[in-house]
Amino acid sequence: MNPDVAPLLSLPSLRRLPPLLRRAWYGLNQSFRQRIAHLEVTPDQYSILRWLNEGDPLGLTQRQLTDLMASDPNTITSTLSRMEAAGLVSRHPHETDRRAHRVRLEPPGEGTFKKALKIAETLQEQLLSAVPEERRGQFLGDLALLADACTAALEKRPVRKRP
Amino acid sequence: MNPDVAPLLSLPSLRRLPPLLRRAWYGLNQSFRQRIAHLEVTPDQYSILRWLNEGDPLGLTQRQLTDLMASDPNTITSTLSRMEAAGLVSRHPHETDRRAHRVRLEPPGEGTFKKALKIAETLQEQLLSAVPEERRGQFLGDLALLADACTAALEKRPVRKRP
DNA sequence: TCAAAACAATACTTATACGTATTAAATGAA
DNA sequence: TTCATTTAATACGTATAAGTATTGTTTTGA
Repeated sequence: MNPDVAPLLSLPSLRRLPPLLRRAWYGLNQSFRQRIAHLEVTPDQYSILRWLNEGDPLGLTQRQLTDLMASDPNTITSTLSRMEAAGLVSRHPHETDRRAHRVRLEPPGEGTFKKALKIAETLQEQLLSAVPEERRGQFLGDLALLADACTAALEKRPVRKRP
Repeated sequence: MNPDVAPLLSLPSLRRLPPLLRRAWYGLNQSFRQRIAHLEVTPDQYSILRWLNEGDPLGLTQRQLTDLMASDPNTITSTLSRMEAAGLVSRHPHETDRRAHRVRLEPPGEGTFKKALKIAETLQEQLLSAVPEERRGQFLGDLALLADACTAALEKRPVRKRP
């Protein structure tokens, strides 16, 4: 830690939820980005690969990916466009819903995913070891409770009236 | 939760650190954004206002803000430019280091901060109540341990010794 | 049955994240 | 002192976050 900011961090802010969550998430994300940079994917793209790998072999719709990623349809659309251009995934018409697309993992995406997965598992283990082993399960459980509360605090998608 | 994704969430991914942290942070950030939108500031801008309010009355340098925010010098520069244009903060030459700028809170920034602070406190209390009260302190402590580990996992920028 | 409402995806816009490179100033070692 | 190395801030480029608006499609409800 930079000694110039250490004195400021001894304030009660050390116990405040938002700075802690921010620091944990940004640190995790950035560490992972540095470790997978040579695979030419970003952390967000890896997350998409992971959900696709675990989900329906027929492929997930962009709406499902949006919800799984706790993200936004716009972001998913543009990220998928880059991933499609890179040959990691492909988009196909949905069998029953002509509004929707099915996104499928392509072989290069699967290869990249498998390499990144090992890196992700190693990093997660390393980071989680900071929490004493006997409290790790409880900690993840409480984090899940918090994540649910954070999701619930979001306003629902706004509704438009058509003229 | 979208019923289309609920089955996918019953996989072990529910216990995985990165999706949990992502969901918690994005949900918190987005909930806060919705609640302070009428104040015309973003969550990141509020964080800067908070650090400035708690820090040296002479003002913090952009480097200090960068470290406190666990962010990046480029991001801080452009965010501060917008905040300066909006009259929330001002930049002044540093007394001893002519490379550095001191960023100071301006009265409009202080006014906005005070209004947003109440909203932030209410939201934080609401979200934290999802964790049983007897475990809340332990949870925040473990989250701090994790945040430290995430910071430590970053490739380090060499740190200058104390002046 | 049919018009209103809801939904999936996307375009456009602004803000943030972060890598690389640059400039000016401060620092440290010879 | 000299000069290579760091450092603070910034410019520039790409990726992601999220709001608004639009188009086409599906579902709902009177």
